[in-house]
Amino acid sequence: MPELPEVEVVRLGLEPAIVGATLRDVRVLEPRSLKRHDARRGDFVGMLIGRTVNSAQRRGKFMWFPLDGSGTGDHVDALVTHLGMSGQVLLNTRDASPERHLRIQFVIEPGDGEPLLMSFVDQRIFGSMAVDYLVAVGDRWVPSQVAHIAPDPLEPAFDDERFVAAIRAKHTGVKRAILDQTLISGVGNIYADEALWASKIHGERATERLTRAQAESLLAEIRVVLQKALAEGGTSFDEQYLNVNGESGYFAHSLNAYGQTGRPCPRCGTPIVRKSFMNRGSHFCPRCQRR
DNA sequence: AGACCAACCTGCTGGC
DNA sequence: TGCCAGCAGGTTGGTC
Repeated sequence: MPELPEVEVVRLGLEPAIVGATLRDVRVLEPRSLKRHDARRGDFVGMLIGRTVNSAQRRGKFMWFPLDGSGTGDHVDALVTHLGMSGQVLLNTRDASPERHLRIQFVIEPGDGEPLLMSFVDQRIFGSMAVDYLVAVGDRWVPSQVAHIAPDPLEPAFDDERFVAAIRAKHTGVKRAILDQTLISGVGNIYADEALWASKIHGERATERLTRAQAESLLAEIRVVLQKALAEGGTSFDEQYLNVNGESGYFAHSLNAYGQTGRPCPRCGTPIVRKSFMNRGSHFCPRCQRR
């Protein structure tokens, strides 16, 4: 579910509560939600109890919380979170009843104020949490399991020139390319369809046939749609995406292509088409977006 | 090396 | 009413 804007909404919501807070209790109700955790480095719960959170970071769809105190050896450890398709992180007071798909729950004690419950809720268990160590990549420290992905287009480290050259050097379809997190991170199925619509590019267009101007335009539209969605609190279709307070985002009202099958293209009126491709739905205007 | 797809999960909807 | 196919916002590991 959650793409960059949704993850950023969650990160922004967690930041004031969790930075400076100490993890006082951790309960793992669903061990499969730890699939990203490398148990050879230590027990997930044991590595977290008593640790204090230093900051709230994100790259693409990964979010992590560096911890103070010595990590394993010379490493700085972080609590890493990926929401997968249906993950949420919710903040509640301690008297709240457990959520339907509660997988991991923390009691966090802020520097000042009452302890809170931080709940990792995930229907499909594609998301997960882990304790991982930070490694230096370019100008940032990121968890080792995040080192392979590219910067996202909203961070300063993103290199526009490198992106334009790299996508044009690939031999694949444009939509595939922008969903490739090692080329550009943070874009998922919704915002891929929206950015392609905005830049009038068919998702199956060959990347090697993209002109430099088209690649630049596509990148610009990716940034626009991600920023606009972020400003509107992300995209919610149902209860599967909520912010830390359990509230929906509003960007679903602004979608031009994704999920708009049969509705008129806002630009030319031609009905939006849905086509199954790479095992997921792709939505586009057959008139504005030619192969 | 790079491209591609199956697998990992649960739950809801729509057609018969 | 019941059953089943199809679909859902993502990443990974393996094969070619």
